Amino acid sequence: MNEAKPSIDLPKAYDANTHEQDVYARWESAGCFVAGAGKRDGQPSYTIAIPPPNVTGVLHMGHALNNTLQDTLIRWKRLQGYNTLWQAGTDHAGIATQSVVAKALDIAGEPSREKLGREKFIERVWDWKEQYGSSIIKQLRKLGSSCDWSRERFTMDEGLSNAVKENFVKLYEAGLIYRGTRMVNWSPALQTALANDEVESEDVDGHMWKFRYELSDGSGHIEIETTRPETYFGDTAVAVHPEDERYKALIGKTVTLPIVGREIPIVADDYANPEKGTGAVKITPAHDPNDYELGKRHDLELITVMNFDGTMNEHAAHFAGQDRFECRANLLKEFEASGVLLDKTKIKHAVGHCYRSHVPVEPMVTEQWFVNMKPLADRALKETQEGRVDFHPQRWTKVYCKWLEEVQDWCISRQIWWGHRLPVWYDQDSGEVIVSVDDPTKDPANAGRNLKQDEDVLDTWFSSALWPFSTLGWPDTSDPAFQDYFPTNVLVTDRGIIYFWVARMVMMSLFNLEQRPFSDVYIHGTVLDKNGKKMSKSLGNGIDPLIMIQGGTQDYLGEKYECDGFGADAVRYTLLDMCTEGQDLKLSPERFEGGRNFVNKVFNAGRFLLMNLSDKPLDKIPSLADITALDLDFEEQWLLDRLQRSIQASHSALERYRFSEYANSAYHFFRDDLCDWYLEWAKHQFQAGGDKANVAAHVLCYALDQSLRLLHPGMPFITEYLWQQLRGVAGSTAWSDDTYLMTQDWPEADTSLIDDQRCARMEQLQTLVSAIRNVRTGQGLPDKTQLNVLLSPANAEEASALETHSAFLCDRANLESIHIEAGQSKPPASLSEVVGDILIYVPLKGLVDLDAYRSKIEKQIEAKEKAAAGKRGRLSNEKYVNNAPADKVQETRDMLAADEAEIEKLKASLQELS
RNA sequence: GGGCGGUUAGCUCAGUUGGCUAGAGCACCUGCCUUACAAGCAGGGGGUCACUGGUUCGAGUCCAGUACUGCCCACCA
Repeated sequence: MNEAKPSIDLPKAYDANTHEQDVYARWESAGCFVAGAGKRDGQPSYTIAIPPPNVTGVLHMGHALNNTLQDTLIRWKRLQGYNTLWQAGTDHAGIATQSVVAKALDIAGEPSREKLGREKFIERVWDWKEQYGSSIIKQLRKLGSSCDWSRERFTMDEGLSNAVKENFVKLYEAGLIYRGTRMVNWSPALQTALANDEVESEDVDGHMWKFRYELSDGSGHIEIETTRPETYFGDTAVAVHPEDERYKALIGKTVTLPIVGREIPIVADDYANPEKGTGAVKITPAHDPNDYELGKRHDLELITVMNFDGTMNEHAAHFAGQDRFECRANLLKEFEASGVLLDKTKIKHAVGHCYRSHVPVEPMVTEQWFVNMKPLADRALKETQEGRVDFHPQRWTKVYCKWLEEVQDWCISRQIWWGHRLPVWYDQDSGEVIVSVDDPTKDPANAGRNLKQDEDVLDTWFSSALWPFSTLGWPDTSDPAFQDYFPTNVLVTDRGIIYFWVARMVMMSLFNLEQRPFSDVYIHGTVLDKNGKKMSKSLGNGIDPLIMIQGGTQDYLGEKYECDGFGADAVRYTLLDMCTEGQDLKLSPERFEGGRNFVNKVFNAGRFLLMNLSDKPLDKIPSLADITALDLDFEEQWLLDRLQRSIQASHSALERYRFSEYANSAYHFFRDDLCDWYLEWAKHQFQAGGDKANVAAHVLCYALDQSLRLLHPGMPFITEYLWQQLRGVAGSTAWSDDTYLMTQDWPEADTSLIDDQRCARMEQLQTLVSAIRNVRTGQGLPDKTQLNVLLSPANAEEASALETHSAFLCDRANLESIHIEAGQSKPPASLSEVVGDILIYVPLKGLVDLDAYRSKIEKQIEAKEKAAAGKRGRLSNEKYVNNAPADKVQETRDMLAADEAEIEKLKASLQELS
């Protein structure tokens, strides 16, 4: 019979890299990733839209975590027969990509972006995207991501670009998009406007300079302080508080600015804070948001003193053409010489920096397009308040809602080239503004009109905001994908983009579709290095997940770390194991060894079974019904019981997004219950042969099959690989019939198999085994030494109950013989142990180490006494006895009695020693 | 300046509605190359739960405060 079985010749150590690529390719060619793969009738859909990585991206640990979680969820649901879709794709990432390509051109010595011109440059970006843009997608595959790649989208695809236009026009027609001249954050490095949240506040060392402005009438001077001297060229007033006695008399007078000699008024405004600085403040309406507002109130002139690249313009006298910081330095020299500069003090202050180029932003007054966010935010708020968009962990709800409540208008126009062009045309003659999805210049009705499209492109987040529905065919809501998979179920992301992205998706979805884009938002922790610092390229503390997966050498915190490659399963499992609710993940490369070891353990358990099944014919992988129909021993019933509990715990953990709990529950069942106890016992059964061996083989096969299913969402490759091998020895052929574990059924717990008494009994047996093993080790005896043991339980009933487990005890504790009888007395030359109310006697010829034994018992007594004392104290406290629930009090009494009985037994055995 | 986390074993973290001797993994110690696995097995040591006070019969858990630490937000005189 075993000739028909494939020979099992697996290596002792699992090498992930020899299998993962192959398994992935098989899944893909069998269509396992395609939307709806493995779906079963009656099951609803389950959709996750991937947070689209930037096309310029490479996989880092943050992605590895983020995608592991999504893949775990989607595989879990797929196993349950849901109609799943994990929507994949990438983001065009306007600014980032434009910068990367511009830099690449520069390095290659090719013509610059400016020289190429818009059209040619954009062609180059597309070329670049085609060539390099898919690298992160390839890397996500290595991780095992089961996205439907046939549906992969890109935010600049035709369909998604249409969605962007549609959205823009709808918002415009609803009066929620407007064009206006406003003060915006300007990045001189990128030469574009930025949204408020694209500005990062950074604490920098700076100075506070005190200037002396002379009154124009020569009657004195006024002192002001500033951190930005170079903006003085744009000063159009000095403001003081109307009630400030020091300056009341000066209101209405003018001062003359040094060098340029321009006269500016001293105005009274509540904005001036008498407590701050000198109480008098220079007003530069064109370069400061507060000053801008004040300028409007006082009808002040707007003098922009800088060019878009951050150099000074013609208003800056002989400093024109200098960079703003160069100008600052030079200007201060002159002011110092001329006595305008009175004082300078060092300060630390927050300065807004561009989140991409990291240069200080410059407030500039320009004409831009904005979204009026208030109405959209109000609607989004309602959705969360009414419980239709839930955050996990819940505390993020507050953070999210607060932002929505305080939302400011969103500047959406960017002065770059790579992105969605605004669907806005201007009639050069009449000045008419045309906002339209269709290009009006293509419309014959407009023939002869001089129409010009707006030069600007939209903020990248404008298209990302549509991701959960633009990828499903919107605005065509009759698209089958949209019908099946919208709204999506969960968004898995990092806290860093709650405002940028999560909030905007909710707003746009509600605006366009009157529906939430997802019901749950899971915010996972951030990946940190082992010192608790966020991993980043500049710090050199990043761990490269690809090196952890495939092997290689990397620098980590100044050290070389060499890795053979642990495989994707190990990396995934490690991340899941560490992903506790809302907690950041402190990672070091060594950490992944644990995951690798567990994967190897799974592999070897499989290997053991395969080796043993090859001569025990199974016509199929048994079902639970097949197993329960067998004549099961206590150990087998216990294993099934434990399995049901693990299934319950794993399922419940995933339902609550407790990934670490899931990983742990599956781990402990597999390692402790299955491998350490049952599998070891099964060896004994195999040796016995006959029915015992047959039952054990069936049970092991069933338990392994169920375990592999349970582990599959977390470690897909090894589980699929082993499961196929298992089929190979159980009536089928590995990798045949396009049958894959990944589209089988998720285990369902049968609670009728759960019995607390049975588990308590097994626990007792395990404790007895440990205690006996402990006697052996305590005496320095080799593990091989077989012992003869007497067990003396409390009564005859217990004795006969234990008697039924004597074979198990003998095997697991390595005993030559066991005699179980109540009321036995200690034989001479023996050691004793106490487990609950059972006395264990181990006769030994020539005690090896009496002192060790004595001190061990003393220690046990001490610990028990301590525990008993606590209970006695509690019970002697009237308030406890009277106030605590009766059953608790009784429980304490029972436990105390047990403690005291055990102490007595321990003391007796101690006495017997002397 | 506001808001939100964190502080439990050497390290990384669990710890349900307050109630058995506070757990796991790694590291450490001891013994084993036992025919699935030394990436393993068996046994073991290790904790004033940051601090102070309060509530309670009882606090790692609830309340108040303190310290340290991290993150987010805030109009840069």
